[in-house]
Amino acid sequence: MVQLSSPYKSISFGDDCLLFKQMSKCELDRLSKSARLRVLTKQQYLFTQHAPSDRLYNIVSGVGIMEKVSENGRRQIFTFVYPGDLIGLSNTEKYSYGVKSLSNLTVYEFKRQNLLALAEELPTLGANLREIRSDVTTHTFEHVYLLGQLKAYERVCFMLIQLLNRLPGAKPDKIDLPMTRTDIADYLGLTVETVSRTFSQLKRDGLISITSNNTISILNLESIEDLASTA
Amino acid sequence: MVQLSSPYKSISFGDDCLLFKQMSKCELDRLSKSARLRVLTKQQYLFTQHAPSDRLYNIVSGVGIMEKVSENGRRQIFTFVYPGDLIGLSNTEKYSYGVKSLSNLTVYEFKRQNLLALAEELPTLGANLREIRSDVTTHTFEHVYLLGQLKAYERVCFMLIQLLNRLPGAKPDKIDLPMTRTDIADYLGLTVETVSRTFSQLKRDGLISITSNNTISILNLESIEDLASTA
DNA sequence: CGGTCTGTTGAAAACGATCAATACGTGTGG
DNA sequence: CCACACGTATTGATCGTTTTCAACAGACCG
Repeated sequence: MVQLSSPYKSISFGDDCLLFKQMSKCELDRLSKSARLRVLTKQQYLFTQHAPSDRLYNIVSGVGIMEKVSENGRRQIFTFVYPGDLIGLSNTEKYSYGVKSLSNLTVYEFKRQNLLALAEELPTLGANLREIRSDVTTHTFEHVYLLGQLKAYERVCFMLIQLLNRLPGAKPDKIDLPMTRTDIADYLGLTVETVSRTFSQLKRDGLISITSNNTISILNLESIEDLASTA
Repeated sequence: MVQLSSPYKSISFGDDCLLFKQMSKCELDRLSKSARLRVLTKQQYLFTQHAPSDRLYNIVSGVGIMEKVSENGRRQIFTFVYPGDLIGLSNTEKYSYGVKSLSNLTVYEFKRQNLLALAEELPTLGANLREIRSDVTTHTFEHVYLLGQLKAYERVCFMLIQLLNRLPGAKPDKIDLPMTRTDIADYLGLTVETVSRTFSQLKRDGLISITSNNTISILNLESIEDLASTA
């Protein structure tokens, strides 16, 4: 663990944060100088759709969603954002999506130009950025495959596996969902009702159990994985 | 126009090619030294899914598809690739998709490490690469929205507008489709039958006309745009 | 001329969406 | 502490869109 000092507060990062991976104390120090810590409570926008996009955010803790809402009210969630994720790499004029917190959310905020300039100087940072971009692309392609090819129940299973891999603290026997059924639906391109029914069906089939509304356990991981498979 | 010499052949690029935009003759010369020209005929793979991914391709001419085929035979087309597009930026070990030509296809092939190294030295190239990545992300998010939120007929209209914007030579009164109905279906997350029926319906409604199987004219651009709108 | 590939059309089935009612959970104020 | 209200989740019934299955038409090629 390395201590990172920011103008606002001190925070520690492990090597699990892709942005800071393998960076020396000295490099981290330079990085932290151009960072600013922002703290959000539930259901606040980090930034909204169409806002000028000159910032870049690194999630420190908490969970959020990246969403697009169209004029006619349809909403698509592009991704859930978790600690370590980097937001705002696209260098467009305006964000084509908004990012909202689902829980308390802590992020490092950078001016994009600053971070990109720094990436030119610090090779490790540059490499990490490429790595992250690559991961985002891979993840988005998986999402495209899910939306284009999978049935409702396959999508739900896929999401469970994804939560297992990405949601901090999630284990097969206890997944605490930070998102609502509507969020899940808008991520999977389904309706709330279909998501709810699918959960009920998986419960009836003995593959999962739902203790509280927001707590799911996977009883038969192998079956869920099979249903979720995109290989 | 600038003449680019390669070990194999000489080709000219305009500023419309994002990768070469705004680069000096000298820079272009260095670039071309690490490029190799590859020429494919119809229905050939530039590379297949799971092939080791150490190359990067810049489309010179022709059209192709980037596709993923799963073990159970479902196919999703991630994108159609057009002149100027860059393929293989993700730095994964293996390609998670294959790229196949639909027409004759000419590409510049780079070793990824070479091009990335060069991008460190040539700031314009680095900026162009970031620009391209950004465009790809934007485009992929649009695709996610399409698959998650749009009805079949909206998807088809969206694709027509996209062809208009991206397919070289496409004009509202004459779009020559290089892809089959099945390709369109697999891109839009629909079946061939649904795509065919949707075309027929748009024809009946007087919005398009189909002269030959592969030639479509848009008769009422405004309506098509309205139906395709994702704003 | 027959064969294959691609596209279209029809009928039926299935899946997911929509509409509507009900249950559950949490927090507030009486 | 209970009653109530509000937001969220579940369930049921019905509807509509898209898929599936099947037949056929047209283009291209040997």
